[in-house]
Amino acid sequence: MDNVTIKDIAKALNLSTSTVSRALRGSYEINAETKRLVMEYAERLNYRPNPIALSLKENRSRAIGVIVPQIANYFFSQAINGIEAIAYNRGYHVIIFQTHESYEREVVNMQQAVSRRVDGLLISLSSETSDVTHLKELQDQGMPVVLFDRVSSELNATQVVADNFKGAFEATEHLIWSGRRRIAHLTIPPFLSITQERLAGYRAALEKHGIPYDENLIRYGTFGPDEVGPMVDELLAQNPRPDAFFTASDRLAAGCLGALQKRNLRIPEDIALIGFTNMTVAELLSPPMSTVVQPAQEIGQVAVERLIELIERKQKAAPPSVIKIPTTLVARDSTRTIVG
Amino acid sequence: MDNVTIKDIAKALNLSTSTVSRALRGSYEINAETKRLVMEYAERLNYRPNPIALSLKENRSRAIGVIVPQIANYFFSQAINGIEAIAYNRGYHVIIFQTHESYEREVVNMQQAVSRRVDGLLISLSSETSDVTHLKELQDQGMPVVLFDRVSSELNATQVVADNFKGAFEATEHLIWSGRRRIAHLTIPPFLSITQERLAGYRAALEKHGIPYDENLIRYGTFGPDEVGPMVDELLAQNPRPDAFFTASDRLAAGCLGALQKRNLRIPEDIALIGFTNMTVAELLSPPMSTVVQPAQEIGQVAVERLIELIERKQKAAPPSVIKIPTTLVARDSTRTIVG
DNA sequence: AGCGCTATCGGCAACGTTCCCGATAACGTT
DNA sequence: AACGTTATCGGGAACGTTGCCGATAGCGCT
Repeated sequence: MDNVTIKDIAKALNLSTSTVSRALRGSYEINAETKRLVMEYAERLNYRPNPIALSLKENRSRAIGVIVPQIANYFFSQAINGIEAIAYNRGYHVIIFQTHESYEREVVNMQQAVSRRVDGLLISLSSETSDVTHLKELQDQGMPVVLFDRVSSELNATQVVADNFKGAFEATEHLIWSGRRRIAHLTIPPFLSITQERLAGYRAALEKHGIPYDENLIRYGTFGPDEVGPMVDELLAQNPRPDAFFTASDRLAAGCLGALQKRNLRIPEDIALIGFTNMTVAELLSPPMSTVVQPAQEIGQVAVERLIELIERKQKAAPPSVIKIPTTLVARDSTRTIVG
Repeated sequence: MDNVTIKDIAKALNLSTSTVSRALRGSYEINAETKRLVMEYAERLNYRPNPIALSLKENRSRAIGVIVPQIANYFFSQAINGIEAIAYNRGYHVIIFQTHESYEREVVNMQQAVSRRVDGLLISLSSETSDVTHLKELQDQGMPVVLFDRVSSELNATQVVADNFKGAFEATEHLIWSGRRRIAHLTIPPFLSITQERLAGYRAALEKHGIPYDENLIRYGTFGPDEVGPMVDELLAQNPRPDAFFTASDRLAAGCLGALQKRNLRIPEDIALIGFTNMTVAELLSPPMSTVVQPAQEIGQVAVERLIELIERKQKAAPPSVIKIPTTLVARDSTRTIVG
């Protein structure tokens, strides 16, 4: 193995470990000649300081934990991409945890991250998580925490999210402008802050255009398997039938498209469809799907930057705040205006 | 912070650290009553053993490094999903590294992982990597290594891949059966083993059906930005024009579809299209795209299982081997037979 | 009484590193 | 000549944990 330690160098050069240590970090109180000797020998043996020993001594690990519901998800994989890139440049490593949308798993992951002594934690809440006391306790213990995307307003922590209100407002208004009036909203569990914000944006757009808000047009998903079909059926059974679907996630958008196709409904003629999503292939879908694009990578980057700031100047860092990253509406064929 | 140590418990209970340590792991040589006392006190203070101290002592970190070109990629995000799930159950954590298809970055990442003292390494080669001596040295140092997907035949290590030959063979034969004879192949850099295997499968299918192999129909991508368009143009400029495209990756498949649509070519009437891909939305594309599905998650799972086996019974583990996971061909509209 | 045994516990070293405190010798200063 | 300074280095503790080697007391046996 690659087990060159400072002791090996000290023994070989007939020096003390202290001297070797100081020589390696270029201390002024070491003779230049000695330094050279140590440096060269270390170089030759390919010496690498043991970060585990360092961690034990300095009580920090130079690792940050990232807890997400699912890696295999357009949004999260892009966010992690951004996180890893920044963390890498700042000398931090990224340890990944998946909750699989389970509250229990989230708590366990959190504890594991703590006992791993990560320097900070980046979390996107599981859809089951309605109670955030485990995160409050974490904060009370002094662990730097930044939430992203799936955040909670009950927590006094830095949070990085897309501008969900504005995105939803624009999506809804876009549907209204394109002639739709009975707009259904398929969304994710209601206690998530992003759900509430999007719903608020949706309602605000309806209100602005004098369209009454109808609770029956709202459906909350639970990230269960094959749940989209039944939700779509319920909505389609209503009278009058909705003429547009606005969905709140990648999964729902794709699921909806598939479900509508299977039921032989034409998009956008029978029903218009727009979703919050990060699918790079949205343009290639049948039909090309209008989307509200969340800058997933940027959200990840901003979140990890804030976290590192929190880690490195713990006391005198910026106070907790909610950072909103603007979304972009991309209109495609799935929300085309139907004449007649 | 959460800094309860074994010493704190020892001091509070007026015991030695050794006794506390043994009590906590239920050693037989500790009085039942003492054990109870220690256990209860530890529970009450929420004691968690410090894994860093453990790592230092046992010279292992219970962490595995995963080096991939890109996280935000259908295949890799699903593979990591499988990896994390298994690793979690076996008590290992997953540290992620991205090479961004850069050889240099791959080497640096590898060194970082080593100096982090990961217990083992899971690697999928960058497209720039033609030389694998850095991995050979790694193996010589005794580091357990398993390659997946982007592997190299020059390395005597366990490798987990999709059955690329068979998948490519079936895809090509499928195109031939559907009436195509001039089948272009867009693929990834030629020194990657998966490229060679897929090319071999493609050639074997052509040969079986008496179709001559034409080098001009092969195009090698480099993962550069916007490279698909020019490649497609070159292929389309040929006389006679290809009547089918067979692509070797997610990126190429989606890029190809977009490029062909932009050039107003009808799929499958003018050109058939099938790709190796893990896009879950392939069915929803326009047209629904035929694919050779690689079981990405399973590849990740098998790879990490082999790696952990290698880690835990280092000497007496299964010898290096190449494990092929079967692919599945899903025929959709993009390769429909055109009559007339 | 002397012996060995068991049950129960403590001391110490070690993992690799850094840092605080000394130690030593060669100087220059008074 | 006695002292302070400077340059250069070593010793040892500490981070949290485990494991080896003892240490002690109580017990039964000869």
